[in-house]
Amino acid sequence: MFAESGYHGAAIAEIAHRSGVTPPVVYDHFDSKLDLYRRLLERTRGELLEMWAEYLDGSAPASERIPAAIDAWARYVQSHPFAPRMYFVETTGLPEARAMHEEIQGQARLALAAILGGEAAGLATTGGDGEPDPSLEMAAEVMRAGLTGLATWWLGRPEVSREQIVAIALDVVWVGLERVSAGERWSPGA
Amino acid sequence: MFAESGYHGAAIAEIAHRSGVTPPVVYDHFDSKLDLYRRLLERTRGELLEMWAEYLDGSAPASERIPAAIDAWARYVQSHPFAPRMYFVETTGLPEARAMHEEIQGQARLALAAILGGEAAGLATTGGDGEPDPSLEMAAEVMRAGLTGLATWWLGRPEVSREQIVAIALDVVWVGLERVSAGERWSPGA
DNA sequence: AACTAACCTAATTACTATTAGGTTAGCGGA
DNA sequence: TCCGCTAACCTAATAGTAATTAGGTTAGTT
Repeated sequence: MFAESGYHGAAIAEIAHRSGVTPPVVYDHFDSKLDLYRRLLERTRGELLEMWAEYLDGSAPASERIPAAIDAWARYVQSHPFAPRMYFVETTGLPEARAMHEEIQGQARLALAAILGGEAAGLATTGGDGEPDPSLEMAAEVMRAGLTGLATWWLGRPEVSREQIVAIALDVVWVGLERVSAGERWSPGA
Repeated sequence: MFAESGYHGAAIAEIAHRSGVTPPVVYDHFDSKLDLYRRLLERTRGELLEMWAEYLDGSAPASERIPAAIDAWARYVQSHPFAPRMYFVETTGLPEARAMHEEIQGQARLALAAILGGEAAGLATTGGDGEPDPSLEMAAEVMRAGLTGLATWWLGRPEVSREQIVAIALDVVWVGLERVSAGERWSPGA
């Protein structure tokens, strides 16, 4: 319901109704609407991290690990169609909810930047453990937002196969990698 | 304020206050909050269309027109920092507001798909005037969402120059073109 | 028999869009 | 000069919505 209608649009009364109970029961289980929202986000985050853990630091070469990770992501989206909207997109609820989303999006961006930086043979990384190179971060953000948009678009076109989605998504990642590898030309100070 | 706080988060009382008036004055000028919202969206749409008209159907080659259009887009974002959030992103307000955004995003996606299809020497287009090829549409959606994400990210990093943003954005467009036609790249430095 | 989990109906509270009704100031015409 | 007319503004309701809580019932469990 949060994915369908946004934070404000999802009313406790209707959440309770669709669960077959009344509002006070919701409050027997959650401190507040925001608490419910936070727990849903955290559950999703946990599932995604658990799912990706095996792909992201395995010993297989990137040419196998990355397609496997993308495919796992597409499977997750397929089996959790609310996730792209609620987990990846929403940024307009309460200030607290927005802060959670900005944190999540930032984590995703940094993870992608680390992957790009690591896979790109060490090019264009500055600090090592701190802030990534801005151009890496920009490339990562384009990837993140692009993949999120693709997943959201997919919701409205369920007839599109997962293979097609994965193919496009992989192109985004490959070209991103290629771009970073070739990319000193737009590094700051160059 | 809609960009800052979302549709629900922007209260008429505060909108009026920041304008130096009281709520009834807002209703002297707009039928409702939704009407105000719609007019803001339509103004932005008009400005963008007017701005792009000269680039999109000119006679210059794509290698000049597309960078010029992207640069114009970046200038618009720079001078209207609220635009990426309110115009391109928000999807969680009232159902009517969501419908407006979905329409706008759909128009942008179709426009990008048409550009990709047209510039890609006619490859992969099916109908001509109706629905584009799904793979074209997917590539367009990745571009649209990626550019939107990049613009939104830029809001938090105003120290990044427009040139850097344009360079990345151009590569994104190149990704789409590459994907569709494997055409020759015209990114800077090539 | 005490305890707890799960559930209910019926307030309560707070917020916020919207409107009612009225005041003031400028302005064109009789 | 005086008279409507209108634009822009105000204070003070109104009204609907929605989160949250008060207080209590029932059924199972130790």
